[in-house]
Amino acid sequence: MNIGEAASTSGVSAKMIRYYEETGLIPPAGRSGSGYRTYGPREVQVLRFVRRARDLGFPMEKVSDLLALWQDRSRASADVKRLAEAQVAALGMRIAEMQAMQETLRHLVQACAGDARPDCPILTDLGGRT
Amino acid sequence: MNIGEAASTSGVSAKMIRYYEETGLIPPAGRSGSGYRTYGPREVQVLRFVRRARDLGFPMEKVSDLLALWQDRSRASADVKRLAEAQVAALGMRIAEMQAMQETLRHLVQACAGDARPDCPILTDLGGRT
DNA sequence: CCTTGACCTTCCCATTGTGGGAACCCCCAT
DNA sequence: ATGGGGGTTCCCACAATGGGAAGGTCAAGG
Repeated sequence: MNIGEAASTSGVSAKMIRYYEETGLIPPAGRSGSGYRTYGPREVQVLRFVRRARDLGFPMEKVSDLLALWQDRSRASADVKRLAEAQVAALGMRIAEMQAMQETLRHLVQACAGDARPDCPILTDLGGRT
Repeated sequence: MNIGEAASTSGVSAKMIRYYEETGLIPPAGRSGSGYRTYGPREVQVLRFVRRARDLGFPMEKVSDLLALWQDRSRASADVKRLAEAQVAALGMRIAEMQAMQETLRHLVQACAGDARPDCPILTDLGGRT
């Protein structure tokens, strides 16, 4: 199949497929006589794998590691688990950062009258009398 | 003062100050005879404002809006509050997305033995038996 | 007076992934 | 043969930030 079909059945855009190939995340696809990239079920499955890993927030570099493990029949599940745990932790840190921002903002919002008057603790705080 | 001092007292890097100026977030700084950007306490305060808004996760475009409101003595606090609430909501959405990823990953991690054997539900799931 | 080192200037490049679009080629059905 | 819907490459853009090169400037000390 051509790239369009591979894209729609894998959920990865044609643009991204080419990019993944270019950056070496996936191996170069085969080419038809006229230069079209060709894909089989195997390649589509790889694309789907990448898609899901990305959906779980893994950065491309880690996706690459996961992909290598996936294709290594003699891998140790411990290695996979370690990557996944690291990602859980990475997400946790980002979540915590954003929650801290949100908390701060919530306090400020709560302190703001939100009426037609100009007085606003939010701006006062941002203005910083520090 | 020059840009270096403005940077260190505001917490915004010199690089970013120039960038903010270039993109119009802040007005062009004055220049000394030899072309150096010059800053006063007023400008530093603006930079600090930007810094804090960014620290709360506001994208530059919203920072620009906040900055305009900050400098508008006749603003309504309701407008500021609305921006802040939108940011709380935006953060909430991103947090929720990441929590969903984290939750999924946690389940997978839990199901993975993490030993020397190759069997791993994490990879099986990513591989997609869909 | 001149050198040295710290500072400033602009300009370009890279990042992380993703999308948009131009210019051009190809294949199939009508 | 022609038209439309593929495909190909290449360049541009985003949000924000950092790195670094090549060159101008300023102040201090010899």
